[in-house]
Amino acid sequence: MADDLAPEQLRAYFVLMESASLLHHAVEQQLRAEGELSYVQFQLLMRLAGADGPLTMTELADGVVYSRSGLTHQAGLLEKAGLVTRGAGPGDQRSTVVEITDAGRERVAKVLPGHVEVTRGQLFEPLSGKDVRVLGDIMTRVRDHMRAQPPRSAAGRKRR
Amino acid sequence: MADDLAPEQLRAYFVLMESASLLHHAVEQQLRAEGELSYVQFQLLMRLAGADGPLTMTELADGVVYSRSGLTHQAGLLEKAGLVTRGAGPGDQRSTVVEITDAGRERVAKVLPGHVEVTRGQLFEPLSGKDVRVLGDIMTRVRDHMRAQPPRSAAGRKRR
DNA sequence: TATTGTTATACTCTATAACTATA
DNA sequence: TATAGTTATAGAGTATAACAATA
Repeated sequence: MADDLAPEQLRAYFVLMESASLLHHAVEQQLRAEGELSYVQFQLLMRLAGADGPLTMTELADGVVYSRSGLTHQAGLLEKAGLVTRGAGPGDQRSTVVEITDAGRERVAKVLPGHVEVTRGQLFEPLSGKDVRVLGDIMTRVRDHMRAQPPRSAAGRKRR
Repeated sequence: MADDLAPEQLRAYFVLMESASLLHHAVEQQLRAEGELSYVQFQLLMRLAGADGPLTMTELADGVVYSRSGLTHQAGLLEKAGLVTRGAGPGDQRSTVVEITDAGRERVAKVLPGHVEVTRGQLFEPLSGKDVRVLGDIMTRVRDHMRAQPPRSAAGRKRR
């Protein structure tokens, strides 16, 4: 239970953060330039496009956005752009269901080739097939672990 | 040269972005709560703390920030908080050199234990030593590749 | 009472363009 | 002319708290 990280850990942490930042930046630029979308908006559209039917706001938020109001805001922007619709849910009357429109699917289709090109050129080019599998495996474990963790606010960790 | 990614690639890409986002969020919360720092500010302080002496704005910006004005702004905030100083460079008279103060080092020291705790709890707990080495190796290659890439603006990639 | 979602609001971050000063 | 950095400013993203409506 040393109080600091091993050098390999520190190195892995920083390089992960840095490369993720670079990738995020590259991807944001492409989405903005070719489709006037942020990555968050792209994620929301991808989720809706992949879902069988409409999703509730809560289902949609999961893992993409960290506050309710943030999602309300983004969904409002997507709705104003005609890419999604919002309506009353069939079951629980409190819920709002969000559905992707044809224009939304078209926007995804418009943006996707360039997106694939960027991710391939930036992320995958220096990686072998094995690297990709290993990376996917490792990050899947990390993600599942993080999501299983208690919300982990700063409380309870304070020492002074 | 298929126009889409292999399923493993798509999966690796999305899970990388998602886990990086979760990690970034957790880390921002810790830094903000315990040290009133953003991750960018933390990175800048860490660089300055690790450097032998002062760094120029340009050296400091590298890989952390994507616009000159962004760095000017962040450096201004750090200076106002007393964590760094800015002065005229010794050689090139156009340059500004930035140096960390004692208060800046104290702030880093104050924040670091909690930071280590968060990264260990969120990122490293589900990973073996080998995983960490492999992850560091893969992401290092990705980072080096991205940094070697031409700035890669949206121009030249447009199809329609 | 707890949960779903929205609203109002304020704050931070980032980026673009115009500008100064030095090389 | 090109480079280092700042300023002004505008836009986007995000979060908190108060709120309404339903469970």
